[in-house]
Amino acid sequence: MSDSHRKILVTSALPYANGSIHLGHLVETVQTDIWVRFQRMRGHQCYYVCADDAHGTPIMLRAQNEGISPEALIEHIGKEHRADFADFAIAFDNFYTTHSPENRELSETIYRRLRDAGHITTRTIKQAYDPEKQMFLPDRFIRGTCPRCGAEDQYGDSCEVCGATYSPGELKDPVSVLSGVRPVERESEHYFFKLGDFEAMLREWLFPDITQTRHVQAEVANKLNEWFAAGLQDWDISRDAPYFGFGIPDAPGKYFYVWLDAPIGYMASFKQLCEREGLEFEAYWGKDSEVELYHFIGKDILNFHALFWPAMLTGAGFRRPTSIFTHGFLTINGQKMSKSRGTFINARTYLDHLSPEYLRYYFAAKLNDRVEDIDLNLEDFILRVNSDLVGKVVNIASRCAGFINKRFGNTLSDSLPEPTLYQRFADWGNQIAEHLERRQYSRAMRDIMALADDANQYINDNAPWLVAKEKGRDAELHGICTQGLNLFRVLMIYLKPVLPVTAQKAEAFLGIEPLVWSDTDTPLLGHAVNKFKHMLQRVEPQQVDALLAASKENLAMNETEQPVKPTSGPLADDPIAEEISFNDFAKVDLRIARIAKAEPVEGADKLLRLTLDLGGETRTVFAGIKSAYPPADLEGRLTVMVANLAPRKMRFGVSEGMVLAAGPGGSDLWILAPDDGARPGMRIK
RNA sequence: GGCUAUGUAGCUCAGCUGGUUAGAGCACGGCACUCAUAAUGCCGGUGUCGGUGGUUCGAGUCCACCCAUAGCCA
Repeated sequence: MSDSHRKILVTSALPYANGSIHLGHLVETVQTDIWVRFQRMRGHQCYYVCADDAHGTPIMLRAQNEGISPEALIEHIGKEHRADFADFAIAFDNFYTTHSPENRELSETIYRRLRDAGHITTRTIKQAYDPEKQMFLPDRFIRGTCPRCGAEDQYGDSCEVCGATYSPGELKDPVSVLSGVRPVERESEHYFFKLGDFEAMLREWLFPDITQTRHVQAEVANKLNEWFAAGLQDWDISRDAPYFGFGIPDAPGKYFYVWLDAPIGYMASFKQLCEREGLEFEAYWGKDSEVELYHFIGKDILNFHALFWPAMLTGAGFRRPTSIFTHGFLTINGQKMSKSRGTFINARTYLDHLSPEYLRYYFAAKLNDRVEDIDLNLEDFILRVNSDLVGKVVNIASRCAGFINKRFGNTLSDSLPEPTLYQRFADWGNQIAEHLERRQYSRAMRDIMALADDANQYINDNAPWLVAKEKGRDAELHGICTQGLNLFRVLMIYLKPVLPVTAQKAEAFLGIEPLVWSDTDTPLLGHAVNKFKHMLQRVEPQQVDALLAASKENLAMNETEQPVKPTSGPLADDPIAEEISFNDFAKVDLRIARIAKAEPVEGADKLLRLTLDLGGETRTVFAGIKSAYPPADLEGRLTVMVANLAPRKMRFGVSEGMVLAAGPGGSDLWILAPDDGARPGMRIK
């Protein structure tokens, strides 16, 4: 990589124009933005483009539901997305939409070139069709019973209970999510991209020998290897009307599948930038372009970017990306973001409560160049931001500024008392830059914080507050504080890609031009600074609590919009509980039990003491079903019990489990009974 | 189900090609200091390195299997 003056084009994955930006999106845009800002500070030319992904069935249907055109919907969402990113200080050069004239033209061009080179084929396929809605159904819009494990209400392509994948045709009792009717199978001609034509190119590109540069991370290549092992198949790139997207040239009623034109949206967004700023599109995307091109993406969309996309580009005579940088997902407090826990946090909700700088730093402190997931632990978030940013970094300026303001007329001294210490700080720049370049942000942040510790130690060792009290030591005091502020300035240079807003405040305080990386070369001396103002407030736990509460409220608002809620009946009185995983369920050990004995409990109005036979073991269980069942009716019956419930001491003895019953209570209670053939001790699963 | 990853102190994470008593920050305890947004400095304890087997003179590091978590399966 020639380092003198690089030309770089960077993208983040396109957010779907069907919902709001949330913290998961921001892991990626923050990661990309830090990298872009870093490159610019190093003096390289680095453009950063993105767009909304505006096509596809979900957007078409949502617009229908809202009674507006898809164009109006994506326009509205686009505005919201732009504002969210802008407020997180994401420094896009252009943020566009895939529903643009540029994208239509480029998509058609690429398609025509692929077709003319023989890389497109057609085939008639059978697909589920909703006869009432009169449209073909994507797999996600069909639900039914899993053909393997029998779990009900599963998606048309995979079962969330047993993990099986299958085609919608295999689903038992399939139902269209849109109309509730059973889909029929219907034939349709589809257009396919012959991915296999590019096998040799892709193999070489993805699995280069050690002398060549890697285009994807090692673990990504491992993962993609699977596709070659299975044999590259044709990729279905067409969808039938009605569809919101671009029509396929010379193919009436056929549209490009949203994933065909989405990555082309990177090009289209850049094209708009070219037109605005007079850049030469071909120099960036032409076959022999030497500009560096990087796509930052999440691990879920790897195949589109690392297989289909380079193949499409190659087949259409464009350049391939230099590298694809894949990152993991965001969990919050160790778990998937959850609407009911209030951890499905939208960008806007976050901004209403907290500064974006906190989150940018926290992500930076955790991000690396691997595909690992990162966790936002909210308790850790508060401690870390307060300790690192406020307690360590900003504090350095705060400790020195007062003396400079009060004693030296806001002017720094003409020399440093410890030039070697300053030089050591400046020398770390190479190491930190290398970490940032390689996207090992967590290492960079660790190094920076270690330096911040050193700076605080320097101030402690030199105790300016003592020197200030002694007559005739003004020059010494002046030097110590100037040294401290210069160390702070170096740290702000290193942190500026991560904390652009704080860096700006530091620049305002120091009275200097925007910092660039090479500013570490020379310390700031004999220079007039401004009065010190706080650059960053501490995070208060209450702010985080409020954020979670607000996220829950958002959920409540969304739920009331859904008309399907029952207004009477059991579900209205007692709504279905929060979703659990299969593993949660598997923890409950349910067993068939024979009620060997049922007897009233002296002194208890509602309880029966049941002696349960588990086929080898007996349990005593107290059940509150006296008003519904005379004991004699129960003896000999089979029922269902929770066998691994922790024993519970009651006034009348220890209850070693629980029998299952339904109903509101009183005499309206019905215990469960298994079908004929079940025997005591059998597990229910 | 297959595949790719991940699982190390209370929390968040480092541990390169296997090699002496497993590290950092935060949290916690003690001391010092008061310039600073109660911030800072010094000292201190803390771990069957997810589990079970195996390879090896030696394994957190390699192999097998198992468990848990995440994503993908055109």
